[in-house]
Amino acid sequence: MLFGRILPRSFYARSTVEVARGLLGKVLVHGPTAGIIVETEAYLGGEDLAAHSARGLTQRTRVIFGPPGHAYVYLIYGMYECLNLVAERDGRPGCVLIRALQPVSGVDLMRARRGATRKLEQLANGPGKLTLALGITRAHNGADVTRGALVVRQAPGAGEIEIAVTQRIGITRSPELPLRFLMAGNGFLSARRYNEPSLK
DNA sequence: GGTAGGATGGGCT
DNA sequence: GCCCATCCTACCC
Repeated sequence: MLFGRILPRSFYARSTVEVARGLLGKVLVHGPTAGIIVETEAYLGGEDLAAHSARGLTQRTRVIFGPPGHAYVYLIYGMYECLNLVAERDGRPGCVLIRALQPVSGVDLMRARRGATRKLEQLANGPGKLTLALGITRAHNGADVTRGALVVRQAPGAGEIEIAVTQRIGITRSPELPLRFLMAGNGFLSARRYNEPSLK
């Protein structure tokens, strides 16, 4: 399955919120595995204290300040890896955390990577789960997602999507910001408890 | 249905 | 030394 065209760099060279909303319904592809992006979170520059970039440019956050359309992958809690896609123009911080996927290709491989037998809904319904399922690691940090093995593609029959907005999950700083975006009613979301649409 | 606790290591004060 | 943008299991309704 090839899906649609690869999203060009101009897609990412916009405000982080625009990119976070725009990624919903697109297809994240890594080799033979792929899933529809159903949940994202925006991490901004400036007043967003939850963003890794809020502490400034360091070795770790270098990619977030770089050109758009690249992957920022980091280790969380010593065990899991999270995938972000860099937004904003070169020199400005901003990235989008991919939080959940609806598996559409390479499901058997995804199951094998995830270990125990699991329902399709639980294969990639969390930021640490989807990197495991798709085989994405810190080795992809800085990778260009407009070419190569890890890319985001347009979905073939993409129509209008109903987007719900909530607060972000698992953060302690700037928790009030409405920066989590999800496909309303989708069955592959993380943290089901928080999925009541509060805004749009 | 729900939640409490632990695993585990890198980044930054 | 403390803090995490998490996940799973065990255990309790």
